[in-house]
Amino acid sequence: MHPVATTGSREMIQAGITIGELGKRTGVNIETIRYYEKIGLLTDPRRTATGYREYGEDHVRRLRFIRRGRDLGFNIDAIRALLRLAEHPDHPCADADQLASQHLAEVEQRIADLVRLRNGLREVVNCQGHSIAECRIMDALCGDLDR
Amino acid sequence: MHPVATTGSREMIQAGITIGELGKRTGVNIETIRYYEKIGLLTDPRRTATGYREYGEDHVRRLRFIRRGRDLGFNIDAIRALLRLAEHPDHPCADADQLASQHLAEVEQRIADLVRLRNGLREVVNCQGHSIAECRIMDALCGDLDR
DNA sequence: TCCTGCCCTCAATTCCGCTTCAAAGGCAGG
DNA sequence: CCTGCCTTTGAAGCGGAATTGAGGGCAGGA
Repeated sequence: MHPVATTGSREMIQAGITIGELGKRTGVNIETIRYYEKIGLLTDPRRTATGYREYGEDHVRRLRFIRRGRDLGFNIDAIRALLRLAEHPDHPCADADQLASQHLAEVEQRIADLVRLRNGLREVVNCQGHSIAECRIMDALCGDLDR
Repeated sequence: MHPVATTGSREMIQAGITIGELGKRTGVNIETIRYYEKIGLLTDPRRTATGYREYGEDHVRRLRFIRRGRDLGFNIDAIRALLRLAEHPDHPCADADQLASQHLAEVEQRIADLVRLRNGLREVVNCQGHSIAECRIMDALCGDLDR
């Protein structure tokens, strides 16, 4: 046992972080943390003699990773995949790039579609007095096969 | 009633489209079509003598509209409202204008959110690193994930 | 006639990503 | 010791949008 931590070591034995503290540090709800543990997204932490979860800096990092991924719109499975990638730093990053690129493409497509819809709505809103026979909302939303 | 269709008229009486065909044409699951009917999103179609649903081109258009709306992330209620707008392209004033403005604001907000998301992802993709260890995606997600 | 592949209704169930609940026990300050 | 907030568990609930299952009926071709 190391009563005093070696600076920078991942083996540092430090005062365990409680779940509440972890939540505050990462901005993740306590219940969500327990949920992530249950679904195996977060590794099970050590426990104190009385059963309290004790987290370390590695958990803080992992949970921040998860949270950022969620913020970027990745679903749980995608985050699992990204975490697996992150666990193999020697592995080429093409896979990670592929995952993110695909997600980016989806987001860009969605933006393009929404911009079309927005334009249609703007025309409806800016009613200049004459009717819009070919409704742009329809154009934007019916979008035959073009995309 | 028009026994013979006028070209281009949406009043065309044509051989009814079956639900399966409608599903194929719109990319919407048969069960989902029946569900949309149940919740009043899709008007009830005529029926054959034996109770089969018979759809026309107007249903195809409406269902495509719904589908695109769902793809864009609108919930059922929003789509209901958009359908009402689309049904009165010649009457954009007063109530419709209010509804359209509201949707416009929502759509603009959604676009803004997605653009931020996109920018986040753009910073991350096309990583030139050779391994996960040097990968920008991972940098973005974990900062310093070492396990 | 039979077979295959549609179609019908209606209720129950799934999915995702949490969130809430209930009942119990722990810990620190005063 | 009391108070009050912390933590524990498993299970249930939620919202929205479907999807599935059971138990049939219909169409049309070989």
